[in-house]
Amino acid sequence: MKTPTPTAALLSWYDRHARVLPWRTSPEDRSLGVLPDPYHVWLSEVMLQQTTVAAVKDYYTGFLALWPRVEDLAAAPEEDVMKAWAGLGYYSRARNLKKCAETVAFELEGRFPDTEDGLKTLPGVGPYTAAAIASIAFDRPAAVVDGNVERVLTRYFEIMTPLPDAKPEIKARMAELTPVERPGDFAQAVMDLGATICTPRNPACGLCPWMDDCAGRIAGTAPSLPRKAPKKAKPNRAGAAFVLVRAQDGAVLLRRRPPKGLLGGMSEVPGTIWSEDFDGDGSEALTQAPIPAEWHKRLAQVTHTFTHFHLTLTVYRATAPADYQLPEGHWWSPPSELAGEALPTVMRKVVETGLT
DNA sequence: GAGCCGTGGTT
DNA sequence: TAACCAAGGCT
Repeated sequence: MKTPTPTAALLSWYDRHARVLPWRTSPEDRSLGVLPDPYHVWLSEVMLQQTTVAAVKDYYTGFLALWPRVEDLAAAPEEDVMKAWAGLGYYSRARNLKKCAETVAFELEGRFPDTEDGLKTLPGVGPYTAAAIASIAFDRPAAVVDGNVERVLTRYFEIMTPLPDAKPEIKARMAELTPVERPGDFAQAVMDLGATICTPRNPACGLCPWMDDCAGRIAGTAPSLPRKAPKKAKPNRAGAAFVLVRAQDGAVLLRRRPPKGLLGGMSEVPGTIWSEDFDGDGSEALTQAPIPAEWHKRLAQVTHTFTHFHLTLTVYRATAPADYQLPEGHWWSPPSELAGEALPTVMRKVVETGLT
């Protein structure tokens, strides 16, 4: 019996071990010619950018329940999209998701481009996502390279060049391995292998369909790959947040953040700047409160870590005076609506602390 | 090219 | 517990 190619061996493994995921068409169904809806593939791939499968699942089903077709998403108010995305992080993805849906629905007659180049022109669709959609939704032999593929291939070929310099070589290797038949299954197979066997630490090499030929396993370097440039330390920033409560119904004062940048377009309670040299716990913070009132400092501070800094917020609470004038761009969110607001996680912590 | 951009789970 | 990490894209 002839030794199967690495590609064939992995596809055979995938036929037996493919993960069952809400947005995935099983290898059995794909073998019968059933391809997934490009809208579903696109939605899942955008949500999965730098985000775990476990975190994505409920958001994915929730979005499809709210907006079953790309035309529905295109017609939705952006505010509703931000509310539905709240908690998932990287909020520019949600803004680009809406833009992309509009492009597809209003300029492309509801059909996603079926080539990498065409897909890459869409907002929020970069090299990875374009290749993933082309491969998974249209079975085009695109070289799909994500973090899993980088890890699996640097180990299999023992690529010692650190990332991101190794990316061109990884892309070339993936292109060589990707078959004309079943390219979508192959891309998902490498990613499943990386997620379940060839994990960052303690890879289960004994269970790997590529163990016989893996240069990293043979050399013993696999667990240390891929090599990466060291990351910079995160600085600490501090600030204060003000939870203003309306007496009659316990509603909380909210406002919208600027449309771009950190937490762009999301909602928040009023607060100070977040800075490395700011004492959110000191009396200076109160000078930036939305109104001069009897602000009560909460004992527990809120800590939160963003991509590039640690944040510590001191939370103050006050009851709004009866004649309080609602500032421009602010609104009252009663308890029944608070859960549905476009509040990022850090702000949910703040509100929780403020109301406790 | 390198910095910006969230969150939650794992080690 | 602090660090690391996840189906990256944009500027």
